[in-house]
Amino acid sequence: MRIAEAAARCGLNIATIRYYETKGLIPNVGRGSDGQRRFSPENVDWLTLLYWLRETGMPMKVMQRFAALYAQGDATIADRKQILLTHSKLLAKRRHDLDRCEEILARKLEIYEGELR
Amino acid sequence: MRIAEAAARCGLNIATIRYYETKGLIPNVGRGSDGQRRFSPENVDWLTLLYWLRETGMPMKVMQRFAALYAQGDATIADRKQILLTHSKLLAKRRHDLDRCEEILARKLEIYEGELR
DNA sequence: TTCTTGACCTCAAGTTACTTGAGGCAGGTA
DNA sequence: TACCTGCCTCAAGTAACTTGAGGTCAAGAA
Repeated sequence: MRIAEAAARCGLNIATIRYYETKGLIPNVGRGSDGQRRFSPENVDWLTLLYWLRETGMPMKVMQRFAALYAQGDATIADRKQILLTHSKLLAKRRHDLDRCEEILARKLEIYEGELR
Repeated sequence: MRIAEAAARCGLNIATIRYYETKGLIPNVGRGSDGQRRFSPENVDWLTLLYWLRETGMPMKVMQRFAALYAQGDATIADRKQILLTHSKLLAKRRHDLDRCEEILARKLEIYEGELR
């Protein structure tokens, strides 16, 4: 499929996909005889994973390392697993931050209620 | 107190605090006779709130609006409340994203397990 | 067949939200 | 007196995109 469809499926926008490709984040993107990018279903799965990693705060350098490992094939699975486990810990931290912030907002809103009445 | 202590208390770093002040995000920061900033406990509470809002993804433009309202005093409490309620919805969305990403990571990790054995 | 439209391309510049570095003053200590 | 620390401003650098200019190419309308 072409870039518009890939973008619609993975959640990233077209410009971001092109940008990610220049940064080496998307291994094995093909080109048609017209010079335009062609994305396989595997490419789209990969992009979808990147979308969620980015959305939850993985830095680009880590994604770059992750992509480089992915490009090297099955021998790197243990390393990739480690990266995802580390990211999992980040998710836990973010969840904790959300909790803390929600607490603070609730307290603040309560105070506002008091001042409004 | 001076900027180093304020930074230690609110979680923002010194350069960020100065930057926020130039952007109008911190109303009523005093200066000593030496020209250095002096932060009141109220300033620090405000900075701490900004810290958590930023940490959970509030864009600077919104913080700017929020700060401008805060600077105008009690008449703007209803508007500020609205901003925090909106942010609360963003928190819920982020939590949902974390859930989704965790699901995806779990699935991916399971596949890796399969390939490793 | 020529014209237009739409989707794609590259490359350069702009944007957001900081971060880092250069150069300088002011007050306290050795 | 010389230095160190903590603060100051202003300019430039960075990350991760986003937008805009200018161009190609294939397919359908006139």
